[in-house]
Amino acid sequence: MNDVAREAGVSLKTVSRVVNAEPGVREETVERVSTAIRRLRYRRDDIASTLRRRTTSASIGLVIEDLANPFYSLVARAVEDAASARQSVLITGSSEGSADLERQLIDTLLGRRVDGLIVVPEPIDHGFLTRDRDAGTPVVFLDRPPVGLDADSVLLDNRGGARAAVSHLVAQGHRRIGLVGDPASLWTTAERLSGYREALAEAGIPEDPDLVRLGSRAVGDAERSTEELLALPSPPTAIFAANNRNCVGVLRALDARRASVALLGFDDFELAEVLGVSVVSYDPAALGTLAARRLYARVDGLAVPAAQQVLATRLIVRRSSLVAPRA
Amino acid sequence: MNDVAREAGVSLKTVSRVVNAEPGVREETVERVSTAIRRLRYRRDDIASTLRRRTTSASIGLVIEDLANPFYSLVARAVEDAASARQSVLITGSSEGSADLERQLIDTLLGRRVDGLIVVPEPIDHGFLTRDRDAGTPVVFLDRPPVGLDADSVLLDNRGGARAAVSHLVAQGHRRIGLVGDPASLWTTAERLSGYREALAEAGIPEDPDLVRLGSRAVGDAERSTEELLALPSPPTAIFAANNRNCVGVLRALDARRASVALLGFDDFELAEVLGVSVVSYDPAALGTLAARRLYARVDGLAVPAAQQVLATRLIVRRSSLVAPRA
DNA sequence: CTGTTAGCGCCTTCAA
DNA sequence: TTGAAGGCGCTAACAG
Repeated sequence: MNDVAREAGVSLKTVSRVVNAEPGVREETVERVSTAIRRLRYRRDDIASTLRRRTTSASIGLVIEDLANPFYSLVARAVEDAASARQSVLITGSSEGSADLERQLIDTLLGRRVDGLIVVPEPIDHGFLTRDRDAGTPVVFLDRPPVGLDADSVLLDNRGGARAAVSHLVAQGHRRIGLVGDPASLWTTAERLSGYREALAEAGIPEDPDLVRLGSRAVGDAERSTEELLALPSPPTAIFAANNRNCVGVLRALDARRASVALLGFDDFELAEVLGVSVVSYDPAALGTLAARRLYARVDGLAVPAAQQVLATRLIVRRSSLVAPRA
Repeated sequence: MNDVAREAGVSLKTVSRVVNAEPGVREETVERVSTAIRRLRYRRDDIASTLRRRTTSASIGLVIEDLANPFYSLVARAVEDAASARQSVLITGSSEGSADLERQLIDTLLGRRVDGLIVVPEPIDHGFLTRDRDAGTPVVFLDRPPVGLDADSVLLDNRGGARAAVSHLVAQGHRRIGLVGDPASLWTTAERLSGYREALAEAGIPEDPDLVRLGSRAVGDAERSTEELLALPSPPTAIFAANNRNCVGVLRALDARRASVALLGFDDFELAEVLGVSVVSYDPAALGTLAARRLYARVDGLAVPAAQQVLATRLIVRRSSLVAPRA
């Protein structure tokens, strides 16, 4: 910037004004400075700029479980777009479902002065964020509500979606409906389990604990759980996969066994239509977009109380859930 | 940091030493400072740190086409892991296949002083990076080689993979083999087209231009191209989909028409096994890992000439390519 | 082993 | 409309 000032024969401050498009610089001077900037191929140092300003770093942070999971990459892309629209960048971090890693990531991001944070929280107390939040770094929780912190969140109607799904299976005549899902410690899993139970209760079907297989941490786990279900003395005639990872696992297991079992998954996915898999659908990108919108509203000073936004889901019936219960 | 220094009764510099785990501080002093840090919940300001150091910002940039595309999200996750292992963060940007956006993203990242850049380049001259590269910001190109810049790249054996794929289809008796792919301006597409042609030439099959449908920019485009192929007076009996997006499009079209056409896709995908889709396979994460490894080697001062690393592919034959040619 | 001084590149504040 | 001085929070370079 010094070089530019010298080249244009003006002061440092004038260059700064031009670079930031501040008003109050004569047209002719702007020209001269712009020319110098172009000639010298000058580019503002955002690090120095951020240090001085204290207000914005033109970056936001996103902490998710795994960027390679299509659900999260869709969310990340939506958040990236929102950031980009504000001339700002997105820093992502995958927590791998580890609370420690998550804290560490958040700490790193805060140390980089991100303007705000979108977090898919692990089931721990997030009170440690209070101070930074109060100091002006907004936090919006995505997919799961925060614990120990009063903050905005953008969630799905997990319970309603699961309930609709299982009710649909019941309507097809199924009475032994399996559930394959993540650890019950996750809020989403717990909610979807509740929906499953509500649907069963409504139909007067007693719950069989053998049919509920939670605890998946990877696709392979869901595959194994499904095999266990199929090996049961009286196996389920339908399976509800509580999310996209579990659905893939169930699909693999059913395919490998050529098992004729009805299937319904939570989370739509690209090839679900081709595969004919019925799903509880919603738009993952919308979650990201809503979270980012809320975050930026806070960045801009919105001071209303923290709120939950709940996104509705939609049951999409395809072939897989129309498999009739076997005698 | 000032507060910590006061609290611990030492100088600023000593706190800095402790924070950065520099040697040459008495154990007892470290203790005292650490305690003060914890009590005050102090966290180093990475922005200020980066400004002063000039050497590292503990961040790298990744410019890809679309973070929501599973191929890229797998790459991004691998790069993120590599960054994380170096206590550093990843800033991603999606160029959407726009050269302008790509330049803008690169500029933004450079302005943030990233330690290095991994770029999936649009087909334009990247000479504009020369200066920054020479000034010490390494750049590694991924998936496509650079033009106008002598820099490292990590690529796939696109031609060999495509050739093996098409040869396999030929071996099944197919002589009318369609190709559905991205715009020919992309290096990967051009290479895969070359492989397709080599395989045909080798089999003495003249190329029918009607069967080559390039130019897809989205899944829907590939779907339409496939429909056009199927509507041809003498349609192909097999289709080679030149990447994952195109493969999804072809799958959709074939499914909708219940067309019995052999299919083979470049890029493996999660449900390919369940769907029985034959593919040219490789590990997208390996691309990211190799690129990141090379980038960090450069960050660490590696001064050998720029090189290309080419990853091999592997043909995985499943059901879809074993469909016999129709009379 | 510890501290002092200077300055990274920019923007805020204030003055001209 | 422009400029000069000061300082953001930290670390390099040099003392002690």
